[in-house]
Amino acid sequence: MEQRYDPKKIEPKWQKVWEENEIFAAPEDTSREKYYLLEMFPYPSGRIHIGHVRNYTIGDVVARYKQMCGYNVLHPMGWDAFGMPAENAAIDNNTHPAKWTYENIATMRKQLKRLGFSYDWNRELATCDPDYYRWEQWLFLRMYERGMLYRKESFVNWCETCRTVLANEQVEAGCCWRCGRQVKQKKLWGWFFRITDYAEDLLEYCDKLPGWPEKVLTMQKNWIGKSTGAEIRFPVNGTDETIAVFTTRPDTIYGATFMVLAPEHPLVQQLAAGTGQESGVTDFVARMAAESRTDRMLENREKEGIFLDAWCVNPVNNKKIPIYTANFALMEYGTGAVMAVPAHDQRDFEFARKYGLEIIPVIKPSGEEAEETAKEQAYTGDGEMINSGPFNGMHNREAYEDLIDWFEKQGIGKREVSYRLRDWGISRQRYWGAPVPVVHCEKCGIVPVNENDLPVVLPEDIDLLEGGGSPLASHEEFVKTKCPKCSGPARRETDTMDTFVESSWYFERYCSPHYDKGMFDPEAVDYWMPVDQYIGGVEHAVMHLLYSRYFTRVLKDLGLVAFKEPFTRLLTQGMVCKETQRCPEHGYLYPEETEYRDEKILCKKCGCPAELGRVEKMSKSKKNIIDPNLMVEHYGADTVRLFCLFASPPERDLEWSDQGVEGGSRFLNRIWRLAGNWISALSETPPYDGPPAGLGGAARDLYIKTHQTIKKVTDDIEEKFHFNTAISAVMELVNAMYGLESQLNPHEAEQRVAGVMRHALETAVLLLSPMVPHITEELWAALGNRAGSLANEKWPSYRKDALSTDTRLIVIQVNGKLRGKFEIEADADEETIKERALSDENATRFIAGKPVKKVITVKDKLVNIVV
RNA sequence: GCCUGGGUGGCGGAAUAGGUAGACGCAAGGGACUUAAAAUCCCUUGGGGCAUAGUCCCCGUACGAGUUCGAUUCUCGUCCCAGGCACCA
Repeated sequence: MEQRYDPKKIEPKWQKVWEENEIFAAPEDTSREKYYLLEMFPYPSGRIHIGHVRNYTIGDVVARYKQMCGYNVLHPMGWDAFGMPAENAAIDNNTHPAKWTYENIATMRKQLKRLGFSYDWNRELATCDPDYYRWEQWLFLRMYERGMLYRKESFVNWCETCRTVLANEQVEAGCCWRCGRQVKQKKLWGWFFRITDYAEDLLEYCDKLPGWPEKVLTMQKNWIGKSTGAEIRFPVNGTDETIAVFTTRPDTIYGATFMVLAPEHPLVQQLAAGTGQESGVTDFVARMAAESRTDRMLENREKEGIFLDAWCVNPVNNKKIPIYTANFALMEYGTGAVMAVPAHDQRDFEFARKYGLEIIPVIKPSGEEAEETAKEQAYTGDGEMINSGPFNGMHNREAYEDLIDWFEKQGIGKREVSYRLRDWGISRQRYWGAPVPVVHCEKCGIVPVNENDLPVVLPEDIDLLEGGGSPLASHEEFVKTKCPKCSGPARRETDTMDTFVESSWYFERYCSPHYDKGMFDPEAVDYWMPVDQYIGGVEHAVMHLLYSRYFTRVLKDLGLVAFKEPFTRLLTQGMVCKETQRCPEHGYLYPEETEYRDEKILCKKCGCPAELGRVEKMSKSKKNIIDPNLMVEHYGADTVRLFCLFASPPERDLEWSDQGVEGGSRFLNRIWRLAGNWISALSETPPYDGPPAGLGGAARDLYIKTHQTIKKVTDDIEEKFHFNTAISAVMELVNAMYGLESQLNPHEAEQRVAGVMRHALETAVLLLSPMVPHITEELWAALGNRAGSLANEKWPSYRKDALSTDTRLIVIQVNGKLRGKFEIEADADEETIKERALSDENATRFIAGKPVKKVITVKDKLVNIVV
């Protein structure tokens, strides 16, 4: 064994051993229990960043741990390889998206290997590979046949920078999730997946995923946004038309004093036609259409509308009420029409005030006069029904049910549920994505491509357009085709699919990545799926995770898989953060742009003292990034991994600290030296693993500490993935070994003691091996253990009889305050312990002759004397 | 505004079926080794108090109440921070 710990030497060595011996290959061995561990695959942006390192280190520890526990572990890695950055980079650097992507993949693969992750590289996949996306196109065709998707023209979210459409989930606070540009509304034809058909099921199962963080489930529930209520039809005066509204408050219907239609509602123009309001309405609608959706949804947006010069009838009291169109009604939600009850809805209230419309309270809070209700603002609470004909005097909750029953009997309405979730628009007007496999025929219309003609391959000989936009439309060879139905001339669809489509089923593809008869081998999927543990960033809480749950349901309904939920357990890891440095003149500074002098951090450019900013998520714009590759270069992969695990528990944010990394490195060196001191003395010694009864003194203490550590580390990993406390425990064990060493020279240790030491050392190595796999392999081998890999060793187990010492530390309290402590034999009876506590010198001072009211004893822990 | 988390030393973080608050690490200080430095090893380290310097006392887990023999942990109220949603009828 080398004197010095040199990760540069040992890390590549063991990486080679793992690769050559296929230590992490995952065969479909159905006789063994499987464990599918998955981390969210990366977009091949060019370099691995620290967030990846953290994510994949957490996953790697679990994968290696489960493998040591005897599971057949599937731990794959691949590339979410379609997407716009490739196109933009290709334009900037005058290269091809494919070339750029594959080069990035090569770089990043190398970086991942350098970190020693336990992937089964035979299963690597890239979603831009035609062998991958052909099955996505195949699925598209199956969904098309079943009516699970459709094409429509609608207002869609458009990002001018990316020059493409975005799904609702991809709009964050009115801006593009990728580039941050404000999203506009644009009328466009596009393809949609009917995810709303699954809204109820997706929602229901949120309560059946105990392995998911509550936070993520809540976000999904909110996103789906279920509301229950009623749909009610209002006849329009003087026509045969009716206006259907959705309301969550049918109990307030007697207070409906006007009707509001969304500007895009088909009846708006129709009803205003030929009235004095026609031109005003047309102008209003045009103005609303020109406004972006985000402008329209701005906070506290002034409510605005216009009367259509048309009336409808409130079916409960036959009252004539005016019809308006207004900016706060949304065509996409419910029916696009609102029955306005200004007394009990704040928006309606504001609108009514502005336009001088009638406000009739129909629910009165108890203890308030009817005249007082809804005077200053809408009253949205419960109470007694008033002004509501036969329902007067009832509680509104009761009337709610009775009213809907009455609507149903009269045939004017029914119970109805509405969701916030919209269908998933998957059309993208970009090049670097999977082509939608249909053609447009002049005679036959939309015709799906024949299954045998798949894949519809993305042509590589294209000229990318400056500023984006799809070059496919002008690629004659691609576009010009024959109709699969009539063989007449036809044009290919040039939309490509949202890249979230690829990531909605890649975990199933991993089960049989080279299968060429379908999306996946049913047997392989049957064995491996669902994913037992999924790990990734919380930023995908609604997008990727919701789409994947939806896709799995589609696959199930097509008879391709037998389960609904793809991920049994989910861990969302926190962000990696670092403090920022800022110069008043030069803005944010990289660490290398500052120098440390006279206990101050100074800007190198101007010499001004830099302000230490707050700790924020690492990003280029804040200049608080660190490059994991430089860190690995300097300290080795094991140190970087150790720090990522030790600095905080996985679900919390991690604050990067250069000194903390240094500390990690110091700990690894400490073990290395300890092993070095003992290795020759232990060469002939087998580890002691008998009962603790045969041991005494320091050896006995160390032996018990060892078993306690095994239990602690196992529980920490098993229950919560709290690697930080697991590492702490091993550090304590290492400190204990140093403690023993300070008492005796390794070469003079008697056989029994040396055996205990060997056991402790080997245990520390085994327990750390999933976290820092290289140094532990090297130490394991140096200790003379059999060849192979630690990954195939058994995870250590603890002896119950070696978990506790023979004495207990008992705490003495008087009136709940700590007044003393003493050690006593573990088998001492309660009376003895009580007596000992009551006679304690310090405790007696506080009892001070007062009568003892009560003595509470907690076994093995404390005695509390109440006076 | 609504919904989730979360507020513990100089710092990252431990400890909650209620039972010694501050494990482990970082930083800081002291000592050993060295001609010297680095590295290493050992010790101290929440704040305050003391004519008894201790197995001592008081205070302390955002703030204020409450339950309890005993609360960082449970209940109620308040403040602050982070994330998500937000004219969804």
